[in-house]
Amino acid sequence: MHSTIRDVASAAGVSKATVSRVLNGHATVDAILTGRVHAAAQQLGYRPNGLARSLRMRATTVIEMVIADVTNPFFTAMVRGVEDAAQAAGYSVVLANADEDLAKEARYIEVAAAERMAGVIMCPASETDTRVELLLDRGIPVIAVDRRLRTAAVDSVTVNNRAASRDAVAHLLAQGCRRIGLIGGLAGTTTSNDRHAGYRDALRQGAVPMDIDLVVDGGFRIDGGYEATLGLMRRREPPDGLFIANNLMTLGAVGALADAELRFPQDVAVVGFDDVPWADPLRGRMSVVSQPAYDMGRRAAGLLLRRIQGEDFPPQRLVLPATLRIGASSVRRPG
Amino acid sequence: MHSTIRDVASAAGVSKATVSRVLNGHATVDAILTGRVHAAAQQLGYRPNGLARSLRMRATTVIEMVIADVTNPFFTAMVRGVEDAAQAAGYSVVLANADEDLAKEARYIEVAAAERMAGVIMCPASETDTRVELLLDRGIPVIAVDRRLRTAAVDSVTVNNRAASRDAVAHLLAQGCRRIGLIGGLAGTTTSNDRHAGYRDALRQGAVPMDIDLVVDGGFRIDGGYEATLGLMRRREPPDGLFIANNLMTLGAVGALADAELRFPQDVAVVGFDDVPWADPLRGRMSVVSQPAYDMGRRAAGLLLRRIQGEDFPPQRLVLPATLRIGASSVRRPG
DNA sequence: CTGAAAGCGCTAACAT
DNA sequence: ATGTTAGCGCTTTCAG
Repeated sequence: MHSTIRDVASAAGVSKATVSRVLNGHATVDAILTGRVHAAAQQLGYRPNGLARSLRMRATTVIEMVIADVTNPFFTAMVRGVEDAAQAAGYSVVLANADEDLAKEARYIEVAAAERMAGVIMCPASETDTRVELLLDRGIPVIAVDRRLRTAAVDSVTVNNRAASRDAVAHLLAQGCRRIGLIGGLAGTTTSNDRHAGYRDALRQGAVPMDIDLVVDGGFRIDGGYEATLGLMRRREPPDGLFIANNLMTLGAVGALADAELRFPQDVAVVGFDDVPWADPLRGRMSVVSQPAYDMGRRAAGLLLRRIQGEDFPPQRLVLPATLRIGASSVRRPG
Repeated sequence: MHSTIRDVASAAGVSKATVSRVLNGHATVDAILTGRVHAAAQQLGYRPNGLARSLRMRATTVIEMVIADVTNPFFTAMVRGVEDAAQAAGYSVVLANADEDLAKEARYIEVAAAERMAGVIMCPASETDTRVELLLDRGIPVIAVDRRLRTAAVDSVTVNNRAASRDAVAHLLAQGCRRIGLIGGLAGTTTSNDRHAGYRDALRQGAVPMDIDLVVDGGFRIDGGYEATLGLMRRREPPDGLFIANNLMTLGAVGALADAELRFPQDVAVVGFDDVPWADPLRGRMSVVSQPAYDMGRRAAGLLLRRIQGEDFPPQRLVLPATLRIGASSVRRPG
C-alpha cells in the first residue's frame, strides 16, 4: 500500500540510514546518492510514517489547542494566532472542541497525552477541575489562554479582565445608571470570576450598593444571555444598565431586549465583554470591552514553543490589555 | 517520566504480553494476575503510548475533520454531529482549519497522512485541486461533506443545493422580482456551482432573461458579501431581489444594505442560503434555505466509520434535503 | 493461560 | 561518508 523507508532504501540502493539522513538533512551525504534517494522517494510517493518517527524521536510536531466553544468567534480568532505562530515554527495545530464540558475536555487531554503531542494550549473549562496533570506528568507543556488555571504552575495568557470590567461598569455609572445588572459567565472560570470582581469594584468605587438580585449567570452561551436578560428585565424593579460577561451572551441579550420590546440605551444601557461576533447587523452600536484575541493566541503559541524547545523559565503570566470601546448602546447623556 | 508497559509488567510481576492482554481485554487472563496488573497500572499512573500502539496495530483511533472556515457556525454545527457519532464509536476527532486555502488544506492533509489518522472528513476547498490522493493512496478513507470532490470516487454528504436554490429564486420571482442578483460563493466548489445552477434554473423556468451583470462572487466570506452587495446596489439599475449563496455573505449583505440605507424587503427582497448565524438580532426576519448541518456531520461520520471498519461498498452520494424557510426579508405581497 | 520473541517504521549511536 | 545495529513502546504469533 504505502512505501516505507526500507523500500526507498532498496530502490535507491542505499541503507535506510542514508535515506533518513538525506530526507532530514542531518548529515552531509554524497550528492549522487542524495539524488538517487530523492528520485526513489519521489517515484514511490514515499511519505515518512510520523508515528514511527515520533515514537523514535520521542517528540511530535503537532500541537493541540483545546477551545471552550468552537462556535465562539473569540476562540476561533485566537486559533488563527496560534496557527500562524506554530506553523512558522514548523508545527501544525489541531483543534479540539471541549464545549465547556469537563468530560469532553478530559477526553481531549487524554488524546493529547496518548498521541504524545508536542504541547497543548487550552482555555480550561474549570480553574480547578481541568485535568491538566495528565499532561504535565508526561512532560507535555501546557499554556492556559484566556482563562487561568489554579491547579498548576502553568504559563497563562489573559487580559486584565478585572480592571477592564471595572472600567466598563464605571462607564455605566457615569451614564447615570444606578441599578446595573451583571450577566455573568460560567462559574469556575477565572474570566467569570475576574469580570464579576471588576463589577463589584466599580460599584464600590461609585458608592453604589450592590443588589445581589441583579447578578445572574448566563453560562457564556447565547441562550443563557437571552434567558438571563429576560429574567432581569421582567423584575418589578428592572436594571437601568447591563454589563454582560461575554460576546455570545450579549447577542442573546440583544435578542431578549428586542423580544421584550425594550430599546437600548433608552430603556437600559448595555456594555458587553468582548467584541460581538457578526457585528454587522449591530455595526458600531455596541459598547464592548475589546480583546486582542489573535494576539493572545500568538503569544500563547510563542510561550508554548519555547517550552517545547526545552527552555526553562519561571511560569509566566502574560496579561494583555483589553480596552473599553464605547458605542451607542450605552451612551445616555452627551459628553 | 512516564511509565511504560514494561514498568507495569515488572511491578505486577508478569510479562508485557499479559499486561497488554489485561488492558485490552483480548484474551482471558487469570483473575489474580488481572488484579495485580490493574493495581500496578493504577499505581504507576500508566497510560499506553498511543504512538507505539498505533504503529504496531497499523491503525489510529483519531479522525481528522478539515473544515473550510472555523468561524462559520454552519461548519461548527457539522463538527458537533461528527463528534457525537465518532465518540459513540470510540473515536476522537480533531479539527483542522483550512481557511478556504488550498495550501493550508494540503498541509492538514499531510498531517493526517503522516499521523496515519483513521480517516478524514472534509469540506474540500476545491472540487478538483484538493489533494485527497495523498490520503487515498495510503488507504485512509475520506468523506466529503457539504461539498463534493470531482477527482475521486469518495463518498459525499451534501444537500440538494441546486433544487433548493431554484426554489429560493423562484420564490423571489413569485414576489414580483424581475432583476435578481446572485451573490455567489467560492469558484471551484460544488456548492457554489450548484447554487449558481439553481439560480439559472429558476430564471429559465420563470422566463426571465439572465443578466450576467447581476452575478457577483463574494467568496463565502462576510467582507465578500458586503462588497458584492454594495457593488450591486450601486448599479444604475440595481437588483430588486438578492439570492446570497451562504450565511456569512448574507450577514455582509445585511450590513451593506444598512450602510446604503436600503431596506429589505422594500428596496430589495433577500433570500440567503443557510441559516444566518447569531440570528437573534435578525430573529425571524431572514428568509433562508435551511440545512441540516448537524445531521450532515452525523451521516458523514457514519459513512466514514463503516469505511474505517473495512466495509466495502460503492461510493455513496448522500443528499439530504435543504428547505426554504420564508421570513420577512423576502415577502413583498401578501399570500 | 502465560511468557518469549519478533517486528511495526523510523533515527541515532557506533563502526567501518 | 555510509552501513549496521539497537531500540522507541506496543501487540501478537508461537511455544510451552
